Amino acid sequence: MELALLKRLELFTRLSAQDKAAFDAILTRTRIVPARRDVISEGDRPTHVNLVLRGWAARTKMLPDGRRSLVGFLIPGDFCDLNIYILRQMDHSISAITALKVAQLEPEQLTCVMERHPRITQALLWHELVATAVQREWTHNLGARPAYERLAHLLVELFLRMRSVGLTYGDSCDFPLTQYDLAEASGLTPVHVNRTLQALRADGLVELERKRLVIPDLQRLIEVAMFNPNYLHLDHEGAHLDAND
Amino acid sequence: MELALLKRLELFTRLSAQDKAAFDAILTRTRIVPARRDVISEGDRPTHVNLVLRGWAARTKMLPDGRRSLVGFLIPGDFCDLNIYILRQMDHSISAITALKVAQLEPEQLTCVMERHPRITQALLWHELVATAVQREWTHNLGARPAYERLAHLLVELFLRMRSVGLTYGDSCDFPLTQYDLAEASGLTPVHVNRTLQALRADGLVELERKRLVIPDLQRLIEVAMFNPNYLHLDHEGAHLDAND
DNA sequence: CGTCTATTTGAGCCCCGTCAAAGGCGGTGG
DNA sequence: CCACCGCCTTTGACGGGGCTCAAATAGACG
Repeated sequence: MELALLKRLELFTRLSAQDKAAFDAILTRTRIVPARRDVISEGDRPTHVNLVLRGWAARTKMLPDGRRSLVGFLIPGDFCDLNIYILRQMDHSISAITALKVAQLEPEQLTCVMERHPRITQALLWHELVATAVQREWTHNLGARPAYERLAHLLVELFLRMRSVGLTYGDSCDFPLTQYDLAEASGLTPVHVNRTLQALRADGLVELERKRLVIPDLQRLIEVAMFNPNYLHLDHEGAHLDAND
Repeated sequence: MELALLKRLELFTRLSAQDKAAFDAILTRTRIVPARRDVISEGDRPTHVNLVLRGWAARTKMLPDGRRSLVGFLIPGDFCDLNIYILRQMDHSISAITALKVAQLEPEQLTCVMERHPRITQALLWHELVATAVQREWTHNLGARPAYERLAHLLVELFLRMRSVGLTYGDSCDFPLTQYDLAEASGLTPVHVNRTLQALRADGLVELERKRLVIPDLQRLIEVAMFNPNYLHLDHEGAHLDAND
C-alpha cells in the first residue's frame, strides 16, 4: 500500500495488520488522470469511491459568470467522494492539479471492509470530519485574514498536511500549485498573489520556486499566519482504539 | 416533537412512526441558552450531543488579534456537534444568536437509536454531509462573489433553509441577525454591509427590518446571487429508503 | 530555438475599510 | 406614560488594500 495512504489512515488510530490487508485488498483498480482534467464533474453521479494515491487535486466550484474557486486541495491519502453513499450527485468538481493516480473503490467492497473492520470505519469518519473542519477554517481564512496572513496560513496548512502523510523532506515539500491556483484558492487575483508571495519571500518566511516549497522557520510562519493547528486534529485522537498487534 | 426538527430529519428520507418515536424518546433533556452566550466553546470536550430546537446560533472562530468570523448558522433542527463520537475537542465555538432551546442527547442513547433505526442513521449522515457542502459553498461565496452578490447569496441560503424546515410564511421569515452578525459572516465590515443592504433594498430584492426578512421575488434574488441550490441537497435524495407506513 | 505557460512589473483606480458621529428603536425603570 | 439608556442602524469623509489592464520577462518543453 502507498505509504502516504497508510499514514493517512493511521492518523486517527493504529490499524491491525488484518485491517490494512483488508483495505489493501480492495485497492485493485487505479486510474491515471492527466493534469488539469476533471476526476469528477459537478452533476456527476459517481459509481465508485475515488481515492488519491499520488499527485494533487482540487475541489472546484464555478459561478455562471466564469469566476472559479478552489475550495479545497486533495493530496495523497485523501478521499474524493466518500459521500456517494448518501448524496446522489456531486455539487462541485474535482480537478487534477498534477497528473494524478487515483484508486477506484467499489462501494460494496468498501462497505464490506467497514463492516468487518470498525477501526477503518472510524478512520474514514475521522477523515470526513477533519475535511469539514478544514473547510470551516478556509471560510474563516477568507473572511478574516488579509492577503499576507491568508497566504501564509494556506502554505502552513498544506505543509502540515503533507508532513502528516510523510511527504515533506525536512523543511520542504513538493508544491505543484501555480500562482493562479493560489489566487483561486485564496480569493485574491494572481497579480496580488504574486506581490504578496514576494513580500513573504522578502521577509524570509518562505521560499517558493520550481514547484517546491521551503519553510525555513515554520514556527515563525505559524505565528505570522495566526495558525492554530487544532482544526487538523492531528494528535492521534483515536489512540484508545489502537490495534495492539 | 418540534415540527422543524421532524421536517429536518425527513428531508432525506421518510421515517416510520417507530423511527420518530424512538428519536423523540431520547429528547428528554433540554437547556435554554440566553442570546449571545456560548453553547459550547472552542477547546471544550462536549459530553452530549446538542441539537437546536428553537432559535438561531452560529459557529464562530476567533483570531488572536480579535477578528471573529461566523463560519455557519444553526437553525432549528440543526445538530451542533454530532462529531463528538470521533473528535475529542471542539475546534470552534457555537454561540447563541437568539435565546436558544437545545436538546442534549446522551451519546449512548443516540447510538442505540441509530443501531436500531438505520433510516435515522442515514438522516444524520445526510445532515453532516450537507453541512459540509454548505461550508464549501460559504468558502466559494467569500472567495468569488463581491459584496452585493455575496449578501444576496447568504440571504437566499438562509431563507431556503428556513423554508425547508417549515419556518417561512409565504415570502418572509424570522431573521434575528444584526448587520454586525452579517458582517462577521460575510467577511465585510458592518458599515459596508449596511450600505450593501440598502442597495439590495433599493433594487427591490429584499426587505429587512425588525428581525424580519421579506423576499418579494425569490427567483430574481436567486439570479442576482448566482445561487445554485444543488449544494443544499433538498431534493429528497433518500426517497428509495422511505418508510412506507 | 521557438512556443506556450507562468511569473513579474507598472500605473491607475475602485471597492471596501476605517474612523467618527448622529439617529433610531426597543427595553427598562421610575 | 415618559425618560433614559444601550444597542443597532445609518451617514459622511477619507484612505488604502487589492483589482484591472497591459506588457515585459523568465522558465518549461519539445
